[in-house]
Amino acid sequence: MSGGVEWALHCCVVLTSVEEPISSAKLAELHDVSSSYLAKQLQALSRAGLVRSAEGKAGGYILTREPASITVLDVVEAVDGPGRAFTCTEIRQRGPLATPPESCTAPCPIARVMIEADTAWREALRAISIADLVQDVASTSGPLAMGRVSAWLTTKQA
Amino acid sequence: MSGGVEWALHCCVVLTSVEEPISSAKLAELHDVSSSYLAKQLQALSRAGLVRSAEGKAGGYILTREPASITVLDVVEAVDGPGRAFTCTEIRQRGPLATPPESCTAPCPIARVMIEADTAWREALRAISIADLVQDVASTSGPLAMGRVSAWLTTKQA
DNA sequence: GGCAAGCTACTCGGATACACGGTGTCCGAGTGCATGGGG
DNA sequence: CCCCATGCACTCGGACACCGTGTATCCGAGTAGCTTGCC
Repeated sequence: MSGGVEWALHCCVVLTSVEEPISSAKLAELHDVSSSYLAKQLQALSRAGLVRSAEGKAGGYILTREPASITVLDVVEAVDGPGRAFTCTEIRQRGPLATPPESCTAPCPIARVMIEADTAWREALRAISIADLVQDVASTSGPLAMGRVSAWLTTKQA
Repeated sequence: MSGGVEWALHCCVVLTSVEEPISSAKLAELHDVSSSYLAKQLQALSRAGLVRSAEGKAGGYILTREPASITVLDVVEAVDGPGRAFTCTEIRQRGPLATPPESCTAPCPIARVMIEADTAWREALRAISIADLVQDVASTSGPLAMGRVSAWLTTKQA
């Protein structure tokens, strides 16, 4: 899976601590990653409607929804695309013993297992929201960690 | 994920119907796929110990274990490698507000969610065995489907 | 007829090109804010 | 003092190269089985 997903998730978490737009440059400096490439991930989030972009001098990105209503799956699908990891090529319909198409109304057992596993994976990601991540961060890194991030984002004038 | 996984799984299913070695060329013709590339996947299965290769004139591949003791996850890991889909790059330890390494004993919440989802995915694949797939095929394509495959593999002298 | 040596043909296995998607970067179009002048 | 036109600096957005992994292929090493000659 794409590595930019991790960046996008971290950005969503820190964006919960502020209410004003934050530019991609600031987010990149905070995470020490490529500003240009991070911009691409943020664009993907913008296209998916998870964040709203504000242009102009004091522009940047803001979360459009409540953190509790944004799931990790939303971010993953926005960045990596909604496509499934496994795609059935219908091997059973090929070769000398091909199964006739009229008998292939249901997906083949192999595809069924893969779809089932993919669904389990997605459900695990859907069960966690950005708000849950923020709470975990507070529990792990101390309650004031998010406050420090917020202060840095709002004061630092890069 | 690699597309060769689908081929490998189909091969494992059809290999349950015979007890003599089947060459990669026959398996490729049966599925109408590239013989050379399929050979690579079978080599991966051989390295993982799921199948045993027999060289010589009447050589080929045989399953080493009972179909019920081979899980779909075994095949997936053999072909795609045991690596996880998501790799945490420890972003929290970078940038101006980096978390000190001594505070990073536990994985960060984001990585935790990803690992959890990955585990759920793996458990779903581990729950299904090749024998289960064979039974599903019998239920779907009729009880004699596997017999026809077995007959084709043993009679056809390509 | 039985047996052994040699040969053949077929197999696996790894080493070798090609292609596509992810990775990383850059520059142009657009917009809100700050400034300076006028009323 | 208030308002408006102007300029500017900063922003996003998409278009452009680079690299690694997956995809596809080929040829060489090795072996089991068949053939043939001999005892």
